[in-house]
Parts: sequence; C-alpha cells; structure tokens
Amino acid sequence: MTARNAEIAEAFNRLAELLEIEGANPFRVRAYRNAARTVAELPRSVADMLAAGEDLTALPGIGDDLAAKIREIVNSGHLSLLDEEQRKLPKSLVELSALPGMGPKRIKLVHDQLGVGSLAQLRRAVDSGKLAGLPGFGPKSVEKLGEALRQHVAGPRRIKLVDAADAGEALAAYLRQDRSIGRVEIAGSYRRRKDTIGDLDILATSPEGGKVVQRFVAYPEIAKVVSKGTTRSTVILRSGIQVDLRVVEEASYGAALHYFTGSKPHNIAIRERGVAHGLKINEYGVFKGERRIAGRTEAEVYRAVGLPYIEPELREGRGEIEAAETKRLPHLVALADIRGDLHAHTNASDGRNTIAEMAKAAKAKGYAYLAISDHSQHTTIAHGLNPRRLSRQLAEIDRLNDEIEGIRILKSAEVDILGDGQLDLPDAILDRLDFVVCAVHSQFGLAPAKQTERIIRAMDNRHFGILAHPTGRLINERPGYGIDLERIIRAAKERGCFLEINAQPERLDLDDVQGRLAKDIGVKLAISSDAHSTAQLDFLRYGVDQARRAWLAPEDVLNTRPWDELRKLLMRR
DNA sequence: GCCGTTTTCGGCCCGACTGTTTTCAGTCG
Repeated sequence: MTARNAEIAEAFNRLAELLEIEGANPFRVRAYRNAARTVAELPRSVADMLAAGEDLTALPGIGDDLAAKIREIVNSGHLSLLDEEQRKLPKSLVELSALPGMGPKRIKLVHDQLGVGSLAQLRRAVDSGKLAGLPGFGPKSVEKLGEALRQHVAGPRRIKLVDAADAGEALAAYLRQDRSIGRVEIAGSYRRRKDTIGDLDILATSPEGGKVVQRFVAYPEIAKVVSKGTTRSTVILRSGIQVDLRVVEEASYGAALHYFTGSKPHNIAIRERGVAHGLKINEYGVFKGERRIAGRTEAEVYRAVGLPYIEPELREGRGEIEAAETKRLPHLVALADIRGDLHAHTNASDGRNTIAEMAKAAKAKGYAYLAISDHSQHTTIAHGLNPRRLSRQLAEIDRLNDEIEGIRILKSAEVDILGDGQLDLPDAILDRLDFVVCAVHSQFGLAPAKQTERIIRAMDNRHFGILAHPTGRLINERPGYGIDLERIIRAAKERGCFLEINAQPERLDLDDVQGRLAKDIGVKLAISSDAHSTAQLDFLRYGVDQARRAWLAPEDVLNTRPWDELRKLLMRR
C-alpha cells in the first residue's frame, strides 16, 4: 500500500463515520467503508493506475461515483464532500467511535444535546454529571464510559500473532480440560493467521452453553468480565487481550466456525450468496425455510452455496469467492512443504547458538538444508563478519558438512546494502558462498525514490540473491522504510533476484498483500526464519502463514525445492 | 453508493447481550 492509498482510505473512512453519525443510508456508509478497504489493501498506487489510464471501476466496490472521488483526491488532495461534512460536524467527533459503547446514535445524541465534539469534551460531560441526564445513559453506561475514557489514553494496539498464540492456546487448553466441552477452536483473525489480531474469538461446542460460559469466566487470567450470557461471553485478560467466547451445539459447529472465523466481508459475501440461493445462513446452520440443510462442517456450508472449501487464510474478501467459483483457488503452501531454511544466524554474529547446534536443530525438524547467513561487517552492533572471519566460518562449515550427516549446511551471509547500493563484502569472498542474502540495516530515512534506487543498484551486483525483510517494518514499532515495492519486485524479476518473507513474528515482511503482489508479478519468495537461536527456527511457521495469506502455492516458494533444484535458481554468475 | 443465477431498480447478513426499558434500541462482532 502506498501513502497515497492510505490517505484515500482514511478520507473514505472518516466520511463513512460522519455520514453514519448523521444517520445516512447505512448501505451508503458501507459502500464507503468497502471502498476504503479495497484501496487500503491494494498493493499498487491508485494514483499510478489513474496516470496509466486504468479504469478504477473495475475494482470491487468502486463505481463511477467513488472512482470520481478518488480522482478528486489524487488531483486536488481534497475530497469536497468530506470538507463539507467536516464543516457540519467537528472533525474530532469520529474519535468518539473508538470508545466501546459509543456508536453513531449515541455520538449524535451527545453532540446534539451537549455539544460534545471530542474526547476531551466527552470527558468533561462525564465528570460534570451532564451526561447522566441524557436519555439512554443510565448510571452503568456513564460509569463504563468513564472507565473507557481513562483506558483510552494508552490507545488500542493490535496484538502480534505470536502473542495471541501464547494467550489463546493456553486458554483453549484450559477449556479443553473440561470433558463436558466438545470442541474448542480459536477462530477469528487468529485462525485466518493475520499478522496481528484485535481480539481472540473462541468457539466451543456443548449442549449446555451456560456451563461453558461459567468455566470460561472462572479462568484465572481474567481481569474483567465484560459480558456473559448463555451462549456467549466477553472477557479481558490481565494481558489486556479481549477474548470472545461463543458456544453452540455440535450440529452447528461448522456454521459457527465459519461465522466466527470471518472475515466480515467474506461472511457477508457468503450470506448474500445464500440469499441468492434462497437460503438463510447464520451461526447455527444453513436454512431452507425452517429446515437446517447444512452446518455440521464448514465444507457443508460452502457446498450449500455451490462452492468448494475455502481455506481460512484466503477468507478476506480479496477475490477468493470468485476464484472458488471458477475453480482457480490456489493449492496453498504448507509447513510440511518446506525443505530447508535460507536465513539463520549463529553466535558468530548476533545469534545464540553454534553452527553445529543450528544444523542439528534444523535436521531434527526434517530439513534437508540450512543456510548460515550471519551479518556482515557494517552491522557492527550485531558483531558482523569481515572477510577474514567469514572465510574461517566457511572452512568450519566444510568441516561440519563432513561431520554431520543428513543435512547440508549452506554457505551464506546477510550482507548489508550500503547507502550507495554497494554490498558490504567484496566479490572475492561472496564468490565462495552458495548464495547471498542482502538487507538494508541503515539509513532508513532516505527518500523513497533514493531508497528504491539503492536497493535496485544492489541487485545489479551478480551476487545478490535474496532481499531480506524487504520493507523493514517492525510491527507496532515502526513502518517500513519508504520504498516503491512494485518497482523493486519488477527489478528483481528482471535480474533473477528473489525476495524474502521474513518469519520473525515482529517482522512478517513481506506481508500478505505484498507477497501476493510478488506472486502476481512472477517473483518467487523465500520463507525464512531469520532464526537467532535453535528455538527460533520454529518461527518459520509464521512465515508460512503469511505466504498462505498471499495465495502462495509450493511452486511459488523457493525453499520447497530440493537444494539441487534451488541452486540453479539462485545461480546468476 | 454498489451491483445483477429474480435485477439497470430495489435490494443490500444476521443474531446476542446490555442497559434502560416496560417491549426495545443501540452496539458489537
């Protein structure tokens, strides 16, 4: 996604928010939200598409009107309708929708009745007791809102998938200890393996929902029970993670799992499809009139609307339903397809383990090869290797390859791309490696055009093999350095270079949308753990997750191949 | 505002929980 796209999506989302507060047609509001999502997830810049004379109405959810509005933003930097709305209602009003319990109706009410137009003003209305006089705001509502305002200061953060896994699997295990509970599955964006999740959604089956809810709210790690009924409950864990539980009967398991896995756009599309088939789909099943005709498994639900099973990672409303209709769903890469790891560190640079320990751990995972790719000299903070030290490491790898059976240790290095696009190690030593991983570790602030040039210039070096963590983003910490990723991918294609999906949980770089862009352009990707210890080799799984979300099949991934085949792909000299 | 396996007009997914209500609106997922 480019900055321009983000700006357009932001404008549409703001507009949707304001229109909703005004009580506009909810479907019109939805149209703006859908369009915002479409634009935000587009890997290409809509400005470029316009410049190339492409028809934006070909994009899903973009019609003549919204295409014209995009054009207006691109050309003028403004959206007149948004400006107009913001004259009617204060800009800061949309901040209120971040508070739980504050929907459009209540926002409009506090604005019209009390003149509240911002979080600060709402806080004053709560503190002064004015809010309590409003219809619909009883003592509990006011108290909850006060609490929400106090907590809001910290701001909501998305939870990294790896952290969600720790919290969610422990809670699921706790529920599974109760033998009266049938199945326990973590659904939601966790099951879709999104790089970050907003909250955890847990589905359980039981004929007695109330009992499951009782056990759920008794979980020791709970800080606060937000709601609890006989079929659902919401709690906040001590870690701050919100968990929603939903209980259904076994016969509804598939329908409920489908519903609770989402995504929302995917579910809406499937339900609309159901309506077209004369069916009603909800979390209890697929119904023809009063009769349930499907719902025990997810496959049944899809079959009922004439579709093959769609993997959770694809359920983002990004064309998966159309692909399923035309039998063009990809056969997704799986962890079991991975034959080796192409990016790992040792204690020679900033890793924890020796080459031998790393190799044995990789062998234990069933890998056929493991590349040792320690940092190069420029990354002093990670104790990067100079030619002399790397040369010694290569000799040791030769020795270990003779000694350790059943795995091949590949000679590599994570070589810095210097500010001018030169590689940080001389050709003489790079010649002796099996392949070279290249990465940017400095000067993140270069202007996008320069940063892009820098990387492409590095690719001109015949030793350049795989671009590691291509955008440099760190989840929740920093955005990527500004680059024109599409240009870089095209440059890689021309030169026979590759890009990486870095599986470190705080990186996941390339992400799903970017990975799909690479696939569409025709550049294969490495899925690499970038492990800094033997335990971190397991991170590769998170890379596979993102690859699946990027629609990648085994043939799109470098390290699904045996080394003999891979070697030919990586060879450029 | 979008869009077409009933369609170029008239639809647009569906249900649970809470709080403040005397039967339901608002919010959320």
